[in-house]
Amino acid sequence: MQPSSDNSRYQHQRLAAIKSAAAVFADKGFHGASTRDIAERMGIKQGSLYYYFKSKEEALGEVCLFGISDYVQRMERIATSDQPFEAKLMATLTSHLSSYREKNEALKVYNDERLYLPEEKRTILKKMGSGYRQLLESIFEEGIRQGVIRDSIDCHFAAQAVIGICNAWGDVIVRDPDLDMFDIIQKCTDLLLHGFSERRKADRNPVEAQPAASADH
Amino acid sequence: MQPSSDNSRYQHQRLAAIKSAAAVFADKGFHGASTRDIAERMGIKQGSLYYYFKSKEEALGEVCLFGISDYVQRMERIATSDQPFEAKLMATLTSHLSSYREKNEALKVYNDERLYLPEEKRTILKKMGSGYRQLLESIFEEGIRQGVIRDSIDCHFAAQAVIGICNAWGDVIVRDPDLDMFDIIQKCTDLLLHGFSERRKADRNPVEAQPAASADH
DNA sequence: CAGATATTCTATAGATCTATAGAATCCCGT
DNA sequence: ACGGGATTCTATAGATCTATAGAATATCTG
Repeated sequence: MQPSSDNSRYQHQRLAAIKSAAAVFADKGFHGASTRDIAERMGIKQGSLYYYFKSKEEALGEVCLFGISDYVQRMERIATSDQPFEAKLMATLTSHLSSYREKNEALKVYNDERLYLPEEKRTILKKMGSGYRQLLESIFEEGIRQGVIRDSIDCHFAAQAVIGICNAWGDVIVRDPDLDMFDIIQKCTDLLLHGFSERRKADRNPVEAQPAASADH
Repeated sequence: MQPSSDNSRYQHQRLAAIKSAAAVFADKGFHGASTRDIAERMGIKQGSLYYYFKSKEEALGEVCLFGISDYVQRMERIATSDQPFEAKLMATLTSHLSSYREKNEALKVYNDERLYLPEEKRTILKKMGSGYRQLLESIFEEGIRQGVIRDSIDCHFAAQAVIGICNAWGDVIVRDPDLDMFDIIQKCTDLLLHGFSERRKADRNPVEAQPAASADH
């Protein structure tokens, strides 16, 4: 029988089960992972897992929820803070990527495996995910109002692009734990703000103010 | 018995099998898809599939190869062409995203499922993938030499970022076929070149050639 | 059309894997 | 130390799924 909901042992073990599931799903994918894999990773037998989950699918749902929840909360804090735009953008990247690095498995699972959940649960997660995107959009809208961001920017596109870049680098970071996350964050911020292109010659090399023979094209 | 290698019927059906496998793997993932699913989609029975593939895994290998091969070839043509940098960048985005849109399944499978292949095959695909990245890097290096790209840009980072953005938008495009691909390509190009931030007042409105008070720091 | 070869089908062995039932063990308060 | 609930274990039913063997059919060649 299941214990009263605040029973600490049960909660503790259930969390361990979620984390084990996250690691195994991240490694082998939902369908490629077996309940035996998950159980073994947390040091119990396959059948015992069903003391904590009604089904393998429920485990996936919990992992996805675990993967995205506090990550959305952090975004709320960033969006409602009163930092300037650039700081918010950088904080977003930092939050997203460090979330990947710390408990990368669950976030990866949310990104890659959530579509195997039944409609109902997927809808809930989708809401959380698009809540995240909207917060990011609002940051960009604010940036436009402040004149920091070009007003020609499509905020929906911008938010989606930021999320895409974070997830892409998240995958890279997960595969290569030696990468310097902060270096990547800085380069991403620079890319998102200024792009790759050289500024006009007049602007170039700010220190030694080149005379500039100008006009190529 | 298998026919002589240029037998057109066999080749034709094998290609159909690869495409069916691509579609099914893209939809359900490698482990979530069954050989019965693949066979049914191409209108044959489960067992008959093994006339074309030694194993389900071989099918995955062929799909991944199919997904990335011509896409690398196209990149070679872009990189060795003599277009200016910006055109090459845009051509890269176009190639990548239209590849996603046209035969999106195989490319998606390459991206998401290739890690389930055995070491050996994965190595071959990895070589093709990093060949692609290196070509992209060389485009950026050339851009720096031409002064179009800031020389502070890390070309490895830049290439990885472009690939990441393309894959992220590729996923979005696949899920929503109504999206205007060309619009996305333009916005991505703009982002990659100029970023989101407002240019300084002096530089703004490029048409009416402002006198330019220059020298920020 | 006949024979040969290519393609597909049916049937199934053998290896999973999920989920459940009931027994065994652990752990806590008294 | 004991009783009872909480946790884990063993064993297994039932439902897959992959890959193979051999029969059946289609297609081509002369």
